[in-house]
Order: sequence, then structure tokens, then C-alpha cells
Amino acid sequence: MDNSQIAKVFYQIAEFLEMKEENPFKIRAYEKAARTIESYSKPIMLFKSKEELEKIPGVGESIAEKIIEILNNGACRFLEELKEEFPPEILTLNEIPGLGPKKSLQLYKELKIKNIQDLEKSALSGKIRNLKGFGEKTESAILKGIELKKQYKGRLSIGTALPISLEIIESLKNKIKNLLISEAGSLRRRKDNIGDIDILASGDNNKLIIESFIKLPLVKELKVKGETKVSILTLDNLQVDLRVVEKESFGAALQYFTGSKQHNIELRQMAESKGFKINEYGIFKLKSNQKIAGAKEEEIYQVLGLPYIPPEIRETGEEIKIALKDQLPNLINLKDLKGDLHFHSNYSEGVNTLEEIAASGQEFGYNYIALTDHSQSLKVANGMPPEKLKEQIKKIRALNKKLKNFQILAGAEVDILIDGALDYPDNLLKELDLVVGSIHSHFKQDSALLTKRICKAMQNPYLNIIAHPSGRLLGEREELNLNWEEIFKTSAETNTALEINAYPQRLDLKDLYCREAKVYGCKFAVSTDSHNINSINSIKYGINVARRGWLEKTDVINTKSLKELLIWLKSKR
DNA sequence: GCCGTTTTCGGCCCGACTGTTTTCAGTCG
Repeated sequence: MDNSQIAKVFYQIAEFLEMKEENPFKIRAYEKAARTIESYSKPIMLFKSKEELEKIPGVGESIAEKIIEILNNGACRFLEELKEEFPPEILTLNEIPGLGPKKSLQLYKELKIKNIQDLEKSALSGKIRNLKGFGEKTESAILKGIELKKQYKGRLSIGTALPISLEIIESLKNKIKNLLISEAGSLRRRKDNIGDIDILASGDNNKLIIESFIKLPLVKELKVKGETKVSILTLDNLQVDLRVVEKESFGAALQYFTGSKQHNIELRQMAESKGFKINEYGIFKLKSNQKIAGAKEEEIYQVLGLPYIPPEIRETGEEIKIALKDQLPNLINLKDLKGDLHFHSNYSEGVNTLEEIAASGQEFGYNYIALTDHSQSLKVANGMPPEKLKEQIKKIRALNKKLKNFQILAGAEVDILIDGALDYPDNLLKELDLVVGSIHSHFKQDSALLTKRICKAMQNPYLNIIAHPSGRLLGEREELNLNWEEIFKTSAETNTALEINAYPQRLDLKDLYCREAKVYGCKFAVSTDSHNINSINSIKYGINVARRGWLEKTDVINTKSLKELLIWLKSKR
């Protein structure tokens, strides 16, 4: 039972209570608890008692009891009772843009609509337009929403969203002089998956910005158009929202639209207690309504007496309390990295030669790249038998003699076999500079066996890094069912680093686990797992994860100089 | 339902846009 599953129970409770027109603050309390749990820095299932749970902000007696119940029984009675009052599928109606709890309930009461299929039927036969508060436009918006939902299940990965937003920002910059523009929302916070793309802009002529935006070639359809806000659908049916504000409000608006929701709520509450009011136009004195700042985002935090809080850690509001104590981490930056520790060549399933990889590493500004081709068992990826690995090591050593200020490290991505043994014998591993271990088979083992398997591998004195530890593939494969407490303990004890795999579909270890693992004293390696030198750039997605996981330069081993790194790698042997 | 350097009771962030209205509710972020 992970945090998002627990959070989902409370989101659903909130939605049902909204239909019942319960006290709105009670509804918000459930939503708040759900949001906090969803992005909590620790797996909730590790909490043992009600008292411990009540220390989570937004979780009081009642919700703590329900969490215990969920952890013990896998379900919550209160939610089950609500599901008996309404058909449970009715919540899926709320997923259609424009439909919220009120309208969904009305559709159920007046037209017996219980699910998306019923909804589509009624809309097609023109029954919906006659309901009070609905009309023709609402009806056709519903049909459009259903079509889009059929096409797009789930959210958008950051690997898809970021390039699109950069493209939009660049083309607007080229068209308009003196333009202030930035991505906002969860994209700016660099979440691994996002709902839609938010962009904020400001310039000398705001009308022109909106007109230029809706004329961009990637725009398929205009959804909403006001004086300060437009929403479009791209040719790929992704929603992009543009907000336009005056220059003197750009910072306040950027703060506001970056969120998270919870971060903003708590920031505003804090502002009020200090006699200020914040909105997207600036920060004001509560009494006189006099504007104090708003052009720069930093000013908002400054006025409140806070250090600047980086967007990547603006999540639960906890960061505000830590900022107040001046205990924010000094987050790692891309430029801190000295090399990449997971890279494939044409010896296994990569496409490039050693020389090409060395050249692109140097060009990128690295001091080293570790070559880590697959081991013998992984036949699908052209895993190397020992002889071939030995040949590769020789070739690497020879190549290094010709290189200046840059080295290729001889490594391997070795399969962790079903019993936790490694896929090469120790006397071969000994020849390598670095060994990455990973699981590519038997994912379905039970939790205890899988955990033991990885922990046993970490005991091997030659294994330095566990690659993509959770094995998840976003939108495709769930993460492995592991006892993370054990994994983190063993990783710290054995000096085995955990990889943050930067491949946008993996982003594994994920942000929450990074933060938790750091508490145990684990070290990390941020690597691309590149199969092609063109993806050397995707390291930035790994840095995003590390920053969201509150990691600092010293937590990550590939910020070390080559010399320091080699010492660290050998220290385990 | 949660929470407290004003409070154990009485508050709880704030504004834009749309569609269907005739002054505003619902939805969204």
C-alpha cells in the first residue's frame, strides 16, 4: 500500500462528501490530508501508531484512525458506506473537464447517468442540453471531453511535456521583444508526470502575446480565451494554459502559478498572520492594501522573512516550516556533476563506439563516463560473455591513454540473478572500475525474496550501484514490491549507492524515496542509462528528481572528481 | 475534519472564466 493509494481513499471521500454538500471545510480537510499523504517524504505504511500519524500535518485523530484501518484491512469502512449511497463509478464523471461533483450528481439524479458510457449516450441523444444549468455548449463540451479521455489515459511524462513547453517559450521569445516568460505549475516543479502545461508571460503588449500564442502552428483548438488566460489543445491533444500578467506582477504570478496548491495555501496563511495578503498580483499590506512587491518571485519570500524556496521542493508546505528555521538543503545542480555512471555502447545494446562516447562526454563537459554494458544473462540486450567484457576492458584502457582530462571507466551493468548472485564471477568483477547491478528478470517474486535478493547483491564487495532500484516504467510497469526500509539500511551499511536513473520513463529512484533514503545515509548516482550519445542531455531529468528528493551535492557520488570517485569505489572492496 | 507565538472554539486562500443566467453557480487552478 503506497502513499498514492492511501491518498486516493481520502480524495474519493472528499468527492463523495462534496456531492452530499457536506461542510466545505471538512471536504478541504480530507483533500488536504490526501495531498499531504500523496507527497509525504516517508512511506506512510512505515508508520506504526496513530500518535505517529497525527504528527503529519493535516492528519488528526479521525484521519489517523482511517489510515490505520486502511493499512490493516486494505479498505476504509467510511468510504465503503459512501460507495453504497452513490454508484462508485459516478466519480469517473468528474474526470470530464467541466463536470464537477454538483453537475455529476445532477446528471445521476435526473438522467440516471452512472458512468462515462451512460454520459456519452445521453449527450449524443441530446438529453443533457435540456437540464437546468446545462445547455448545448455544455453538452458538446462533454462529448469532446469523452473523446479526449479515450485517447489519453493518465498524465503526461515530463520527458514529453518539457520539450513542448520549451518550444512554445522559444517561439514566443522570437516573436516578441522584451518578453518575460516561464513555465509554471507542476512542470516548473519538475514533477515526473504532469496534467497540463502552464506557461506564464508578461510584456509590453499583453494582447499581442495572447494573439501570438493562439496562432502558433502547434495549436489545434482554442478552449478558453479571456483577457488574462487562454487554454489551447495542441495537435497532440495536450492542454496548454497561458496566463498573461503585467510586468510588475510577474514574480507574484510565477510564485502563484507554480504552486503547489498546498504550498500556496500555507504561504498565504503565514502571510496573513504577519499582516500581509498574497495573490497573483503581488504581496500587499493587509490593512492599507498597499502593494509591497510582486515583480520578482524572490521578493515574495523575502517580505515574509523566508529564504528562497526552489520550485522543486514546493510541495506539502513542510518546506516552509523548514525554511523558517533556515534549514533548507543546498540542492544539487546540473553543473555539479562530473560524469555519467551508466552508459551503453555498441558492445551490448547501445549504438555508439567507445570513441564516440568519449568525445560526446568531453563535449558535454564531463571528466568521466562509466561504460556499463549488459552482462551475459541478458540475452535480449546482447549481454556480453566474459571474454567480450575482457576485450572491452583492454580497449578502454588503451583508449584512456590517448585522452586528456577525461577517462572512460570500465564497468558493467550486471544482472542480479534470482538468488541475489551477480551475473559475473568476482574474479572478473575485480578487473572493473565500477559495477552497476540491476534486476531484469523475475519481477514477480514476493516482497521478502526480492528484498533479500537485492540486499544480498549489495553485500558483494564489487557492487557499487543498484541501477533503477524500483524497476518502475511510468505508465507501463509498477514498481517492485520491496521492503524499502531494508533496502535503504543495507545500502547505507554496505556503501552501495542507489541510482537515480534519468531516463524519463524511469526516473527511478523516485523523488520521495530519495528523500527517505537520505535519512538512512544512502549515497546516490545520477545517471542516464544512455543507449545513444544523443540522450546524454537527459541527465537533467535525473537532476530534477534529485532536487525534488532534497539531495545535495555531497549525497551524489558522480559529483566527485575522478580521483575521489575511484577511491570511493575501491573503499568497499 | 484540522488546528492554535491571538484561539480547545471559530475560523479555514484567492481569483478567472464559462455558460446559463438576469445576478451567479460551478469549475478550475
